[in-house]
Amino acid sequence: MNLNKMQLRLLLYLYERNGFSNGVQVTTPALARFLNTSQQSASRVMIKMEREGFIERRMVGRSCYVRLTKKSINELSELYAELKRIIEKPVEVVLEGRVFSGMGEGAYYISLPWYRDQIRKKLGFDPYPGTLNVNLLSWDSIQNRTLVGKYADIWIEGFKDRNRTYGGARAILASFNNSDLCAILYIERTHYGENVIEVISPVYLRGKYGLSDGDKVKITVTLPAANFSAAGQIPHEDKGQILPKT
Amino acid sequence: MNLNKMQLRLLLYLYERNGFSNGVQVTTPALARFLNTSQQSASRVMIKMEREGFIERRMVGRSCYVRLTKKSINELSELYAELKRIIEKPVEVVLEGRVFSGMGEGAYYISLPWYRDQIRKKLGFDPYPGTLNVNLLSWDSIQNRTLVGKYADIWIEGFKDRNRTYGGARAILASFNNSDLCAILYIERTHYGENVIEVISPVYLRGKYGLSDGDKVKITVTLPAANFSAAGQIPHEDKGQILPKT
DNA sequence: ATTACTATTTCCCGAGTAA
DNA sequence: TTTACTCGGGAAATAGTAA
Repeated sequence: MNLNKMQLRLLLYLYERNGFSNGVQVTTPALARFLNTSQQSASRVMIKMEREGFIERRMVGRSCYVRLTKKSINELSELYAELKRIIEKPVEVVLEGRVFSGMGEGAYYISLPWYRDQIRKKLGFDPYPGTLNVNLLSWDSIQNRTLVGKYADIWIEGFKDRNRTYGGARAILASFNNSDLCAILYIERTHYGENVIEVISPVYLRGKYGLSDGDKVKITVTLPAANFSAAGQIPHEDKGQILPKT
Repeated sequence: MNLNKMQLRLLLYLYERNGFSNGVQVTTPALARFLNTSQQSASRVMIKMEREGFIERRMVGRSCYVRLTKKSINELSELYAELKRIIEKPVEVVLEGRVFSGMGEGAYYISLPWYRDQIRKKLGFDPYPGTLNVNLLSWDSIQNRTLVGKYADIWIEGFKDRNRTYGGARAILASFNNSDLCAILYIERTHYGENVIEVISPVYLRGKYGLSDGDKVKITVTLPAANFSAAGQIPHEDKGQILPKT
């Protein structure tokens, strides 16, 4: 793309008015208003674009009709295709941190049939009975934990028995060290802070990777790009906390 | 959009490398190569974009890591949405010309059950037995006849009886004088030139509009935009003639 | 290697104005 | 009314160079 801002906006102005199939009546003052510039600049831009073969002008009486050429159509299509490719590409989000030991409650909860069955049904794998706790290392990863939290939309329901309440969680599928399937759990009423994620997987990750406390691990989540772009426009900035069930 | 070409390309460079979720390691010489500019300009662009809140830079050792801010994401989403709206908008193509009388063969052909039944089935209306011949007025309209011909993909098959062969045609739905449903026929082996279209309609257009030879009429075709953009890239330019059946 | 300052040049914008 | 020229000021790009 070798067009500057005004040249591009001129082509869009004409394109929007079907300027490739019908001449568009354009005056330099009107174009100048649209481009937020002076009449002189509008005139200059059209002269240049005509010389370079992007538009054709025809004077009919005192009116000027402008058409887009194939060159313009190709230019616009190309720019659009490039933007589309970049913006609609799925987004890889990386969470890096160090393994640490919890109190072992993870294993207890995951092995409860209520949770285990939901995980098998909703996440598609039979979880190893235990969670891997990861202390996020960098500011980037902590930010990304919040971002990913907005897309964790697989609900694991809580339940009650005569003694107590068992909380719910949201989950999202991810990749562990770029090779193993896993899921990140956003647990309701967790006692960990915003710098911690809890990971479950069909395999015993500590065993498979020989992990000890303090070892570095990497969890990668792939988000669909279209939704991600929209996420930039979420008006109310929740800080990644577990959303209340409604 | 208030970014110039370089600023936009910087954002795309970072976006493509997941620069919103992870810092991207950037050096000014590498960026300069990507932007087709000097190292100094690359440096200046980053300084400016950082000051204006589009990017955040962090020095780690001698490496520089760059992240996109929300402001950038919004900017890119906005530009993309605008382009999408303009480029994916359906395209109105106008054909203007003057009515003239043919030899009356149109009425004969359209009233043949073979053709009439196909038109009812494939175009969705029962045609008035006759075609309206339109002599296209302007160079624009003649060009547009060719363009529309590429999208006329409703096949009306020909047939043979013991005496002769009856040719086929391609058709496309259109709007007559911005109000009546009609179709343009691209007739195989027509004896008219490239400046003529033949129009059929469920109503008697000459009667309804009180048309005499020489009166001006307007036929509008709506093309899907996405295909249209691609049409600019058809490598071999056929001149709008009827394609042979394969 | 880098980044980024200063100086010079080049380019672009808009006022004035002619046709 | 138009379009589009010249010209002066200012922004932006590159070259040279320091750190």
